[in-house]
Amino acid sequence: MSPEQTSLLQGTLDLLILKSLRAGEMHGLGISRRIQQLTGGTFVVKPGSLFPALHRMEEEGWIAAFWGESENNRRAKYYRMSKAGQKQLEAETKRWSRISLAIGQALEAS
Amino acid sequence: MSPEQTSLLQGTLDLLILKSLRAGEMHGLGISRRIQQLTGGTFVVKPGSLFPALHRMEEEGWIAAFWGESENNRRAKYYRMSKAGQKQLEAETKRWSRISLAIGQALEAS
DNA sequence: AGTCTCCTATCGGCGTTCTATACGAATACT
DNA sequence: AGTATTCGTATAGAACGCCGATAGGAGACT
Repeated sequence: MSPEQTSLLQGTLDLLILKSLRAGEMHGLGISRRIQQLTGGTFVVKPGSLFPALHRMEEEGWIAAFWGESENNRRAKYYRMSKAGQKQLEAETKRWSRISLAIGQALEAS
Repeated sequence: MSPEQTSLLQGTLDLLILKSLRAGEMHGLGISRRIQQLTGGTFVVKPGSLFPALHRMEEEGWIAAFWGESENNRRAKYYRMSKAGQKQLEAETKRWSRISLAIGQALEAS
């Protein structure tokens, strides 16, 4: 029953976070849930992975944070993608395409 | 001019090494060259990454090593995939499919 | 009052890859 | 003959980025 989840590849988390935020601003756990949904349950990002990544990306200038209130009246930190984040998303998407293509073609070989 | 090479994702190296060895036994640098060829120059595995991985995989029992002589009359350590390695290759291939699919579908989403 | 869920946070550890460096041996060069 | 270059293996050290464990505050429900 448990949706056999794979531990994610290093370097993939940022991509998924940015992609999630493209839909609009969101708080941490919301992002986590969205990733799980976007990947059909394959990737489950736990707090210990998520928050360090968010902080790193904020420092990097790809996302901006502000305090707000969640749907459940709880103090929550919301994140919004910046213009630099948009560029980063494009860059990482390209990177993923290249990687995915390369490995795919390696695996298809005789 | 330089064939813009991407640094590889963690967990991908083993897969590429095993895939290379499916074609037959090969020595270290040979594997490195084969990976570069299989991926169309996208991945370049340097010695500092390759040898630790080979040693690890040998310890794991996925590959077996023996000394031989290269095409250029040089002392070279050859590697051959074991039965366990074959199984590992299948497992990692499946893993890759799952990951690739999940991320692909996440990126396609609106 | 106590427990549960929601939400954020950090720390220590771990495995993997990268950079840099090294060294022996065979071939090529002059 | 002496030097340089290529081939092939090897390791140490650092960076990187995810993971498990743990913590704690704050609202909601009983």
